[in-house]
Amino acid sequence: MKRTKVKDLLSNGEIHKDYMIEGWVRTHRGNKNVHFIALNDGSIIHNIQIVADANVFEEELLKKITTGSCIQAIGTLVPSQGQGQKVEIQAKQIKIHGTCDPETYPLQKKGHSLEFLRTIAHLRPRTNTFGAIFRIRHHMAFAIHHYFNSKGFVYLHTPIITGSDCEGAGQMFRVTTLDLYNLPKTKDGKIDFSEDFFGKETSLTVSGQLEGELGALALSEIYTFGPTFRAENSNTPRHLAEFWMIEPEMAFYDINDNMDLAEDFIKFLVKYALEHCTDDLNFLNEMYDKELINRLNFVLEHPFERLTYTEAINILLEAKENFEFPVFWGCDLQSEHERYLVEKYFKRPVILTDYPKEIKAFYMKQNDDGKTVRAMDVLFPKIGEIIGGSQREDDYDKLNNRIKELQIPEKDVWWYLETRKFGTAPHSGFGLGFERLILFITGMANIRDVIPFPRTPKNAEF
RNA sequence: UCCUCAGUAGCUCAGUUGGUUAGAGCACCUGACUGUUAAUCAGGGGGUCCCAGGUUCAAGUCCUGGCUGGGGAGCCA
Repeated sequence: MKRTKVKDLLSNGEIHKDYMIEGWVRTHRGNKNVHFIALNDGSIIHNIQIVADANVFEEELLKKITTGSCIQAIGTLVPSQGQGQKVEIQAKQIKIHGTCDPETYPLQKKGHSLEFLRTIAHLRPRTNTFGAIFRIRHHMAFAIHHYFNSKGFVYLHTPIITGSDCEGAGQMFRVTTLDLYNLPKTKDGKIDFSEDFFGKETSLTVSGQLEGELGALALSEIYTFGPTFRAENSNTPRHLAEFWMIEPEMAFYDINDNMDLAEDFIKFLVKYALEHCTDDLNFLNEMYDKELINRLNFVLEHPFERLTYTEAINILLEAKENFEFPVFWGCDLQSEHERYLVEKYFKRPVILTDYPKEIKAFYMKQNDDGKTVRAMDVLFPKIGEIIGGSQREDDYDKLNNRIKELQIPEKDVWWYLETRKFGTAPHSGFGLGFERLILFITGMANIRDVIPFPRTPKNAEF
């Protein structure tokens, strides 16, 4: 007999028909006559209840069915006599795939703290919470590909190992095969990277954007979706050393097209989650954040507020609020400032544009005022900056001058500059932190709880 | 990296001005119960009080250093 997933059984199962199910035992209780086993196979948040007649099954077998054990059951789907569920499986055969010592198994029927579950990341997918989160994460990844594919974007694979450090997005992890205990040295005593695997210094990528632009300037619209790495010593609930990023890059898009895409994209994902992850979202809404679903609907129903950096500074200057960091034109906005705009002033997602060029990256398109660039940051309640992007500088001379001003070595960016020499085009793009999106969608508070195996300073377990 | 709080049973925590044999709830085990829903009831086992020093007649408790975790900030996505 073929296995039926619990999800399919609960949605399409026929009463009085026999099914075979397999999964992990959540709870098992019973008396002299009858035993109840709640089984979960991860296909859906709900369990199926297996009813085992104590006169049919050996006591030795029933004893081995403990929380966490893995079993296969064959039985008849019947209407439940109890209150908690509509249907249940009346067992005819039970086979134990794997026992689970209840004395040492760390997961118990009762709830655990998220902090404790982080220390057992190898087992936490078996909880309702992490089952829900990782199913939602999957659906969001799938929806991202679906969205861009339906718009004719090409999924471009940008390199994980990179030889350039010009994005300046943060400290990078080195990639090397050199013997760290016996490093080859040049005559002047420096490390001789010509002997390294690639013949030069290499690192893990902090962003696929620059390569993404190369793709856009040939394929028109591309997106990347892959892991990125930052060796920053950031100890916060919003940062990971290894995280996933989505970076669309579009030729012939100006900053307004870019904003339209960003807003439409996020709303598509929120809508997709509400439609495809209903059970899991209801669970998270009930257990962790009673405002979650309301907040998701709110984002869906309201346009994002769009304003310039300069307008935002004026609002902040007039705000009757004691900010820890002073506000002035040219300052980089602090979390407290962003939070004031999003959560207190506008009370909705905000897109800020036209930042001072000094606080933004070299590749952003310069405005005619000579002071600002066509940057756009999408700010969300609770999680802050969810998207950062810009129209890119497409003028060879302006880009080249900016690169020289910032003393970026030409050897790192010559190929990037060449696209502005050979058939340059107006183009734009943005980056979305995947885990920050999942934070928003799930209502979780700590980014370590929305990725299966978080990588953070001093922690690479599992 | 900075500020701040915490670390005691498998988990969540209590532990008084430093003082005898360190407690509770849950979990687990045993038993009872004719359909349970985080079942209920009775009983039982379970401790490197984060680590290393120090003060003291005496340290879970006080002091110093370290490690780990939470929250906030910075950097950022």
